[in-house]
Amino acid sequence: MQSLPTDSELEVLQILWQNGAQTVRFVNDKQNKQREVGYTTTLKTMQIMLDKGIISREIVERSHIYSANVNEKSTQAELLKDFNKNAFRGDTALLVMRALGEGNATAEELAEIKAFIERITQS
Amino acid sequence: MQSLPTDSELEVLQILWQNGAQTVRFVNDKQNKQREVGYTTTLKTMQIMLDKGIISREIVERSHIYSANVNEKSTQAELLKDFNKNAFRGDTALLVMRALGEGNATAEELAEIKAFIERITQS
DNA sequence: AAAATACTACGATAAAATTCGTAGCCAAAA
DNA sequence: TTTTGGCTACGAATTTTATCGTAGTATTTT
Repeated sequence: MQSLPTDSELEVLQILWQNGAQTVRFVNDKQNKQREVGYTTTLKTMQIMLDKGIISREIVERSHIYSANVNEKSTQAELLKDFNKNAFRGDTALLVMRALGEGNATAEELAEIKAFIERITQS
Repeated sequence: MQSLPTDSELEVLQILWQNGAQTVRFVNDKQNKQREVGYTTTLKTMQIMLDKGIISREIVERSHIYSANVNEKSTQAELLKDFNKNAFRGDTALLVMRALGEGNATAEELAEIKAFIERITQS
């Protein structure tokens, strides 16, 4: 059974999803563009993820390269399902309207989503 | 500064939002319809929430009645913003499409959301 | 070969969240 | 008035998450 990633783990996953397999150093550097994080902090998090099987690693030219074992789309879908249950009692339509309301989305985004709805209601 | 409720706290808030001001006993009973939770567990959570100012209480006929100090809509909006940042790198349109895709929404919900988008793009 | 450099491993600590046991209080029942 | 039932207060233990210090190992440089 695969449990959901924690926030720190998700931060690492985002970086791996965006940049492909990378070293701890690379991930840590990326994180430090947003906030200060010690190298060993990132390392430890990634070792825990390795333990859990969320990521795997391979040694290339004496350096450890880590890659995500979980897919971005399905992970997001699971996180979303969980969040929807906790915060919106499972009411997807309410969640979506909250997400789009109060100027949270640009006109382009709204148009994109409308097109998306039209597309999936066709079939 | 009001911080976001934890998962346990959110569970309590949901019950108060749905049912109005209630006793610890009431909240605990509701929780036990979903999963087993000790009475003192619920009590402790609610006392912490009281400390934090998330809820407040009033003594009526010798029993303690707790009510939510935070509004459902704005709390959901804050939770959503945070979640969107962590799980979707702030990409609201992506979040919404994930929420609606893969048969997560019924035809009625999709229609409702489409109408909602049309409504807010008017003004 | 010694020193410097650049990693990873491991263990410890800290902080936050979750859970519950025990004790105490008060009012109603016996 | 003693007992019982139902509730709250308080403190503690546990678990989970997050963070980092120190030590070890290997490679490159001198």
